[in-house]
Amino acid sequence: MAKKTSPFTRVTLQDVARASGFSTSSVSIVLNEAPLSRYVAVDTKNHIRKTAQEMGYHPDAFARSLRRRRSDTIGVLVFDISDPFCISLLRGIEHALYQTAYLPIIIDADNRRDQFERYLEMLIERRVEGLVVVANWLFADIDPLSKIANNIIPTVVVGRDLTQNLIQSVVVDNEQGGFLAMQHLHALGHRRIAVLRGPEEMNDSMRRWLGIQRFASEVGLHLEPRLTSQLLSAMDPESSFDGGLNLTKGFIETRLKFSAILAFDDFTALGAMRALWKSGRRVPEDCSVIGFDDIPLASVTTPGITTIRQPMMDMGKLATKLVLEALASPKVGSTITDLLHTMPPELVQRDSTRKILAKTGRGITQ
Amino acid sequence: MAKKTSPFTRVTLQDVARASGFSTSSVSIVLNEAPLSRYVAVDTKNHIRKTAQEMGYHPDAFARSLRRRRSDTIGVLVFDISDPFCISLLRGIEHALYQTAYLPIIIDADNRRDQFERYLEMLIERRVEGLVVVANWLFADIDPLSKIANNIIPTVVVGRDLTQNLIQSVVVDNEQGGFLAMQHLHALGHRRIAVLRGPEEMNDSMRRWLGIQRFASEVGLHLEPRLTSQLLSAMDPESSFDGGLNLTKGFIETRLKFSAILAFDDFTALGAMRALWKSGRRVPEDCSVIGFDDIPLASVTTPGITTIRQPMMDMGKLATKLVLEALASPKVGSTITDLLHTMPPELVQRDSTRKILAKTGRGITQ
DNA sequence: TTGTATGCGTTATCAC
DNA sequence: GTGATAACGCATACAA
Repeated sequence: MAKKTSPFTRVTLQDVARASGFSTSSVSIVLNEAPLSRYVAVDTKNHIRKTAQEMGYHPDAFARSLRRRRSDTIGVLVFDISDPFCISLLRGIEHALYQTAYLPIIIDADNRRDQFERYLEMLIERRVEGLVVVANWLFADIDPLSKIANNIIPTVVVGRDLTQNLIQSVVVDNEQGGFLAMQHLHALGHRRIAVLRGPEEMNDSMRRWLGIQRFASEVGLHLEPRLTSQLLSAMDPESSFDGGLNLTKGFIETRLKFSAILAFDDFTALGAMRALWKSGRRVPEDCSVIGFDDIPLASVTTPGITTIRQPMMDMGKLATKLVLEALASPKVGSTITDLLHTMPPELVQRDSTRKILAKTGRGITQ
Repeated sequence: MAKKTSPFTRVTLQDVARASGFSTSSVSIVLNEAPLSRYVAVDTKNHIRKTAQEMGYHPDAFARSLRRRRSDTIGVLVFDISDPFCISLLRGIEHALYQTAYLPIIIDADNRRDQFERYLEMLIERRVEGLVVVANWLFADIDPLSKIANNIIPTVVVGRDLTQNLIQSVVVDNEQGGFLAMQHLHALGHRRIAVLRGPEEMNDSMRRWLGIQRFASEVGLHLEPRLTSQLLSAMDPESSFDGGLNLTKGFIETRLKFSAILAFDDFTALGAMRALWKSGRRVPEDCSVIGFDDIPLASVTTPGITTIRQPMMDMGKLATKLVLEALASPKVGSTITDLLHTMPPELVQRDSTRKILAKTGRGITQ
């Protein structure tokens, strides 16, 4: 019964013009409420609007963008959307965009480099006016980004420091985060603290470790090397669960005493908690665990995970704001300074950490 | 130093033509590897490709789509991307699309109805050729979808049964899922089982409950009404954590015995576990808990959550396949039968359920 | 083998 | 107040 089903066999401006008995220009002017529509007779306007409505007219975004020379679109390229970390970021981006005329186009690279490049290209061809890249996890070498995107499209990376590639970056203050985590455990009386560091290749990892060391040296705390392990580099965020699990098992096997574990991120913390549980230890009674990120699930596990929160919403918002600003003021040779934007982390206390019971930081051993 | 920064001030086919000394058509033919390019001299081809490369030519998707009358795009409208349930679905969709010429455009309605409608319109204007709607959570009334999308664009909904609106739907067999969950608990020896039902408005909720009842009556198991509660309808998935928490608290306050809880979904299960923990009960030693969905975090909590898995990847793939099929064979009056596509759920055993210790299904009370 | 001309659906500039 | 008409960048039928 219905006609052709193709999305393209559809009513155009011309059709509306013919049907309404006016010219395409008049129809266009009216439907867009262009300045000139002020001079169009009210009856005409109503008539045109009505026929357009009745015919189910939808402007063709392609034709429009081609003509207007703008897409009203911001590309959001996510490296791995399965990382819970991303979601709040996305929400922040969306919120920042909601009030504007721009629409986000979200693309997930599915943790694959080739996809990432392909989609990046695709976004450029779609003439996105700005680009927010959510680069949560590893991808060491982002040539495509620095080569293609920058100097063509205002681009901001969030979740990773790419200022070396001269790309504006929004990141949490990782060093401060490490510092806070350590400070929290220390304040609870913990002295024998095991540390699960992030993979070597990650910049985040190093900076958090610096913060940890800084606090330790400030209070004269000894960090036992045998209770400090480093996650292997891996290709996806969830693998740090296994990492946390296995490395914690290793800690336990040393039979060294420790009363707390400082984990690289929340997944690592989850892995650590699993390992402790398997060995018959309870969290937080026998061992405290602190994570990093504050991914959504950190609040719904039992016990809830104490963690260092990255203000992901705000990071997403800021990144978007920066893109919008660049769009508004197309100054060309933007200063290379103030390329890095750092946001403060925040301690979120839940139930996975608690005051140590015994006196001098005595912890568990087996 | 750089020229203008607008994404639109960029090298066009004409530019390449001029620079290479050939006509736009030759350049177009060569760059698209059109059939006619067979007859183009190799030297010409190389020359054109080289100059295009050097000039950093990227075809304009708008102009191209306008001309070709197709967008090569599938719209993916997600009602609430913060629901972990969505992510695997998205991955399934992406995978099904990867081998094709279509690109997914993901849009998140942020759990808001107005956004949903706005974005739906936007996708239509962008001339998406097909539409996959990820309708995980409540939104009772999807007029916009049934009115606009269907009969214009091949549309498939996944995660919710909208066949009443004559929209193809892909859902898990909820009744079978409820049945399996009950069967599992029963097989472990549980007889006093508390049930946390989903919100009344959700179709899923009712069907799972039917499955639960079916199993119960098959084995002659009594379901104590005071140990059966229903989540309030709510606007987002994570609220079921609080629901599970509070309703379980209620169960405990009845002082009735129960040895297991069957939760509506994994978040509800998480809430139940928290409530049990707060009252000093351990999972699974004192009470077993089974969830539904198998969201990613179900495997990383401690204990891991036994749950009924929805094959989300496959559901996403199937939904996409259906859209692609509709696209390939534009038969108009598709049969109203076979609108509903049901996928089998699967029991995933982890550590939150275990064999009951005491003899006759004796459970805990306090 | 390569070039010319036309139109996709819009918007914007001008003329009536 | 309204209507012709020319682009936007590309792909293609047709001419050379």
